[in-house]
Order: sequence, then C-alpha cells, then structure tokens
Amino acid sequence: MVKYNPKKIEAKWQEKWFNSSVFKAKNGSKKKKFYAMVEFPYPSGDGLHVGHCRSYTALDIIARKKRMQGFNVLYPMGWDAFGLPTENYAIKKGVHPSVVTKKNVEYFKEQMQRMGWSFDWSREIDTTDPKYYKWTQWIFIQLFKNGLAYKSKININWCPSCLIGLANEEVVNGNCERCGTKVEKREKEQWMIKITNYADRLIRDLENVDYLEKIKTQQKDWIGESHGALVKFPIEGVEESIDVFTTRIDTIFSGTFLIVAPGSSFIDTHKSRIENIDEVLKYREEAKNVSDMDRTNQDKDVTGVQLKGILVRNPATNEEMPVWTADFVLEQYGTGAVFADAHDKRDFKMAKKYGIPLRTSIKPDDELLTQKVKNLEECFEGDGILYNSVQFDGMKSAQARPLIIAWLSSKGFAQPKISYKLRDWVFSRQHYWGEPIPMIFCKKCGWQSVFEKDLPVKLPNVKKYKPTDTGESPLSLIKNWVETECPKCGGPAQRETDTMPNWAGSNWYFLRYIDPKNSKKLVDESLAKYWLPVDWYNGGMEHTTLHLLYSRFIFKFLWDIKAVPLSIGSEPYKKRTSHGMVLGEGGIKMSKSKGNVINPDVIVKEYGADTLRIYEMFMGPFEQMIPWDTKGVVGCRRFVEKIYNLASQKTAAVKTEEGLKKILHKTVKKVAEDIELMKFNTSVSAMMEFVNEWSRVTGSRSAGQVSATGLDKKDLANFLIILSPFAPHLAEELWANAGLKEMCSLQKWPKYDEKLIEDQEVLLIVQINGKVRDKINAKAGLTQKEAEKIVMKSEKIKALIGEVEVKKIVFVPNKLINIVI
RNA sequence: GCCCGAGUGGUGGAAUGGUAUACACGAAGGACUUAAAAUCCUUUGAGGGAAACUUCAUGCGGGUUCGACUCCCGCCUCGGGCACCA
Repeated sequence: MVKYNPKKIEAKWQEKWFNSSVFKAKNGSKKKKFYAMVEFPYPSGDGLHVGHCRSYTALDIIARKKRMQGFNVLYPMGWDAFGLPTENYAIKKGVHPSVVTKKNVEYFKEQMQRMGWSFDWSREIDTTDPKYYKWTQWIFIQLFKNGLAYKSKININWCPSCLIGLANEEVVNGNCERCGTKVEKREKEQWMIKITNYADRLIRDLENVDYLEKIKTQQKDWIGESHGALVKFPIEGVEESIDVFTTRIDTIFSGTFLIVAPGSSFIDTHKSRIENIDEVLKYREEAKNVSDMDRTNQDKDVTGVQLKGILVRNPATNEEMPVWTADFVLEQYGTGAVFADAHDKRDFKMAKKYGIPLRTSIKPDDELLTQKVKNLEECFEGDGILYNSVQFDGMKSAQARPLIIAWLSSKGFAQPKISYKLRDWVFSRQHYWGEPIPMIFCKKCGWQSVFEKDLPVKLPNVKKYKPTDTGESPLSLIKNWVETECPKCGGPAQRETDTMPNWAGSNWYFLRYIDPKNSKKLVDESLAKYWLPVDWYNGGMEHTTLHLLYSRFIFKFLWDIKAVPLSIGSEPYKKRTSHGMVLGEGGIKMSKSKGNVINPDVIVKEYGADTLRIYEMFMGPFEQMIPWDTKGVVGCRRFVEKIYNLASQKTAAVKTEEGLKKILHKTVKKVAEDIELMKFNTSVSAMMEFVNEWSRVTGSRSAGQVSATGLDKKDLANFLIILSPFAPHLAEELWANAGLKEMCSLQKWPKYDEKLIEDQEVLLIVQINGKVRDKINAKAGLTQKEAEKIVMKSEKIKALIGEVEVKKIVFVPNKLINIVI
C-alpha cells in the first residue's frame, strides 16, 4: 500500500484547482449567488498567522459546501497593504514600501495556496495599487462634495513614537493602539469625516442584519446613543442662555450650579464679564496638559474654578446658579456644559470640596438611605421618587422625565434631544505609505477637490519617506509634487500632503471584488445588483467596532449618492460572525517577543494542509479563544491517515454494512447542519466517529473472510464529498483513486435518507425517582403501556420497587421511563 | 461602575430539560520489533467493594421539576466591551 504523502497529494491538486476555473465566480450566471468573505490580511513580513487559517478555513468550508449545493459562490481574497509596519520596515532597511509589499504579498499568496483555500484568484485586489486607490480617492471626493469631509483645527491624539495623528478609535486606554506609547495632544488641521451624521442609522439598521448579538451590542456601545433633553439656562444680565444636555432632567429641581468644560467657548464669549478670567484661563491651560487618561481617572480628585461674576437661572426653580469650570466636563460630549446637583457623584464631590450649596430632590425606596441622602451624607445617583419638585412630587424618575421636558418645553426652556458618544472621524495621517488625499488648496478659492479625470493622485516615488519631526507629512518635502494648479481658477496652489488612514482602503473592498478591473466606475451596477450584499462575512473580534462601523457608514453613504443600486439595501453585510483568537501554547497571546508564534508553513510541511485545516476546526468552538496545542495536531493527522488507508484498500466493491450505512447517513445530516451553525468541531468529531466505525467493521471482516473496505463505491463517494470541505486534497485524491469521475469539488452535496436514520431499536433508560437504574434494548415506537410491561419484568427494577407504591410514571417515547415511588 | 460571555476529567472540549464526561490529546499496561519510532489492542472522573454493584462529582449557595451542566434567584472567579458620557 502507498504511504500517505500529503506533500505530493496537496501540490498536485492545488495545481489542478488553480490552473482551472473550478473556484471562479461566474458573472451573468442564472444560478443563485452566495458571497462569502473573510477580512483580507495586512501582508506583514511575518507571513500568515494560524489565526488567519482559522477564519479562512471556516469560510472555505462554507464556500465549498455552498458550491456543491448549487450556488454560484464568490469567495475572494486581496491585500490591505497600506500601513505603518511596512513603512517602518522600509525605512529601517532602506527599501521602498512598494517593494516590501510586493514581496510580502507574494509570500502570503504562496502560503494561502498551500492551504488549499478555494479563493477566486482572478479577482485579487490590492489597496496600494493605483488602479484600486483611484476609487478610494474618488470616494473621498464624493464625501467632500456632499459636505461630509471638512478640514478642522483640532486637538488630535499624537503618538510621539509613530509620529502620527490617531483617531479616537485608535487610542486604547490613553495609549497608541499600535505601539502602546502614551498619546499626547497636538493641535493640527485635519481632514474630518462626518460619520456622526449617520449615527442614528448605524444603530437603527442593525435590526435588519444578522450579526452575532455581541457584535451588535459593541456597535451600539461605541456609537453611545442616549436619550435626554436640551435645557436652556438663561444668563443673568444678558439676553442670552446656555444649552445643557441631560439624561436626568428628573433631577433638575436639585440643580444648584452649572459646570462648563475648560475648553468651552462659553468662557471666550463671556470673557469680559468673568472677574477672575486669568485664573480661569490658567485652569484651561492646565487642563490641556492633562491627558485624557488622567482626566478620565475615577480616583482623581475633582478640581474646578468658579467663573466669578457670571450667574445663570435654573428654569425649573427660577433660582440663581453659580457657574464653574471643571476638567471632568468634556468639550466634545453633549454641549460641553452640565447642570450640577446632589444626584451625581462628581458634582457632589466638587460641591463638598468648594462649599457650593446642594439640595436633593430624588429619594430612594429605602427609609434609612433616604435620611442619609436628605442629610447630604450620601450621594444617591439612581432613579427614585421625586420630592422638592413642586407639581412632580411623588412621581417616579422615569415617569417624571417626559412630563418635565413637556412642562419646560411649553415655557420655551427645553426640547427632547438624542446625544451620541460617536465623534467625527479624523481622516488625516502624516505618513508616506497611504493613499494621498486628493485635495488642493488655493489661497483664492480655498480647498478644491482634484478633477475626477485626474485620478488617481499617485504617490510620488521618492527616497525620503521618513516621517518628519515637525508632524508634517513626508510628502510636504517634495516641492514639485506639492506645487500645482488650482482646479478652479488655474492659479498656483498646493496639494494636500497628508495621506488617508488604513481604514480607507478596507471600508469598501467588498465592492471591488465584484468588478475588480472596472476603470470607468467604482462597480458595475448590474453586477452589484447580483452580488450584493455580502452573504456571510467573517473576521476577528478586534474589527467589530472600527472596521465594521466605518465600512457600514461608507456603504450607506455610497447608497445615498446612488453609487450602488438602491434595490440592495443600505447594509453591506447580511451576516457577520467572528472567530476566536488562536493563542499560544499555555493560553498566552502569540507574539514574536514571547517566541511562541506558530508558523503555518512548518505545520503544513510536517503534517500537511488537510491536517492543519482539520485541526483548526476541531480545536474547539469557533467563536471561542483557544490555545494552540501541537499534540492535538498529531491526533488530526492520525485521523486523516486512517481515512487514507481505509479508502486505499484495493478490494472488490462490497455492499456497505447496514450499521455503517446508518451511521454514514447520520453523519451526512450532522455535518451539514453543524457547518451552517459554525459548529465545525462537532462536525469533525462526527466524522471521526464514522471513521472509527468504518475501521472497526473493516477490521473484523478482514480478520474473518473477505477483505473489504466495508463501504461500497457510492457510499465512499458520499463520505468523500462531506469530507472535502474540510480536507479537500485528501478527498480529491481518494476520489480519483476510487475511479470516480470529475473532481470531488464539483459534486453535488449528498442527501441523507430520513427513513434510514430512524432507529429500529432504542436503548430505553429506566429511572427510579430520576436515577438511572437500568437500560433496556427495546423496539422503537413503544407506547407507554408496552414500555411499562417490559420494564416491570426486569428483575432489577422489581427488586428496587419491592412493595412500595408507584406514585407516577413519566414516559418519554424512545428514550426514557421514570418510575416515581 | 455599567453591559455581554464563560466556568464540566490530567488537558482541548461534548451534551441546551431526559444515559454527564462524545471526539481528541496525554498517561499507564500489553502486542509487534534486536531496539526505538510508527501502528494496533486494553484501561483511564473520584471514592468504596473480591465482584455484582454503589456513593459522590459540571465554580459556590438556594429554588423550580418525576428528572437540572442545561431554567430561575443570590454570590465567587476569569475573559471581553464601554467608561468622570452629564
């Protein structure tokens, strides 16, 4: 018998697949479409990660199964190749980033093909290809033309190590998401995208998509919608008022002072009337130097300064309130001002510290606690019952809120308002290796977009792409590129030198796979109509806030401007799932510094791609984090080899053994159902059980008389088909060896026989008072009476019941009988 | 602090109201071999018993039920998300 040699088998079938059109998605097909997508990788120098393998194998299984079920499947792959690691590597080694990218892409592609994933390589895309980023730039111009891209001088998060501005989303606990350096504040003119205009739709439309509940929650949390009211506080001595956003209007009767953010324009507007303006401005400067991390530190002592000479009036109580500034009030949220009262811990703490008067107006249900609250010994923040609130006394918080808004609204002091935590998206980066922002600044005409016919604005090929210490993009040093003509007046003008963030290329890539070579349009309308939306999108949990949000937003925008057909709806992904991370052995994260990174190449070389594919599916529940275990790989290799040996026995075709046939049909059913639910681990174990039985049956026969496979040709074919999404090379090889026609990958997915699966005989569990006391083999479909009769004959049961009275008998057909005594 | 998810053998895990520990790894013993590797066979939750068998066990404490890993209530631990958000 020939020994199982994955190296030979796998190379052979990969060549056959990729030199033919078996996995090519067909435009203009009458078949139903299925668009399966995985997050395209960033082609780093490290090569493919075993985490990529988990995600790509899972959707490969789904794509292969759908193909066999008669769908026209699109399962594409590409490269998200702009980004810092490539740039940093290029700087260090003195090679151009495009050269580095090309090398990395080649390596990744080679690795991917060795895994046997059924990608349609004819649709490969690369975000750094000018033919691709032409359209990334085109999208930016549309955003600009529609008033959603604007330039603004803002305090940006600056990473002093990467020398780059970061979006709020890229700051994790006050540190740079990429390198972990503490983020600083810098004031800079930046391109901003008005994603906030879409906040409500980005929440609302989640109802129409099939995402994991966890992912929907994350999206909602990130957008941070809160319902409340905008309340006007009239300013004493002038005909003006200040707006405050609140979700707790029920506490307004206890509002005794007002706090504005240190950076609030309120301070500038009323500068002349603030008696201690120097002190206030000094506090503002100090607040600027406090990082967001410290500003949001709960244990920090509260600080603040009163704006002396300024008083406002509480529209509910008509009492005068002093105005303070404190750094815990943030400029960016709500209106940058709050009314303060005894029912907020921070306000409470501040009032106690500076001796500001407090009053309470909400009491909890508890008498003892109420006394403490009334005596200002404790701060009560929850919903409760109103008092000190005139006509609202005795009402519950939730009940009172809409009534108070209505009452104040009738007097012209309030209106309902929804506020979001989501902020506009900082879109400028001061780096070389990104898409140039296609904008031109003219002193006379202001910011103008490049003519669409002049796209793409190519990245100039230069030697110096190192970031500058000044925070300017390295492109600013290339004079003959920067200097250009104004598209409007033709006068001298300068190009924008900042580039786009890495999200820019990845937030619309699913559109380009549909029509990757179109030079006239973003995507052909009829093709988009056929292929969109993406039916199933899988990726990492780390991309379920940012990338998913950005790409949903951009798609909605493109839908609004009719760049994609209206009929497909405004959500790009019908279904989104996420895989759990693959951890290093021992449960710690894989990292180069810990030296515990598993290279898929090494595993493929030693065990074969089919083994690696099966292991990654078998290792545990798909959505769960799981530590790598090379010993577990060995078990999967044994399984693969066992199949190879069993199927390779050259014997005359026999009739499949009855019991084995039944298990095969059950396995066909289970594997099909489990794949849809991404329960790959149990599909594999079901196949293992089948193979164990197959091996047992075959073994007993060969020991006896006729040496036989125990599976006839037709049943072997069916098993190979359900195995093929998991171990495609092995399935093809055995398919060919068995003399079956065409490729296994082109077969129809098998049906199972309902009748055959039904058990003729069942194991009836006999319980007494819920404890298992006997197991009896019985005919299937027994009635309760018949079952009782059989059970009462059992010596064991008779002995256990004895003379005691039987109170009740619970009967579950074909499963169990429970005698209660 | 708030919101999700999880906790089962030595290990990864299976079972979503009905035989707890499928499948796999590891370990122990055996066969084959001069030997090792590979392969095959047997055992493998814990305790008691010569055995038939029996008691206990799904993070902890209660509850519902004929019957609970599974449902409900209260805690503990771990992981993830959000966080002076007004």
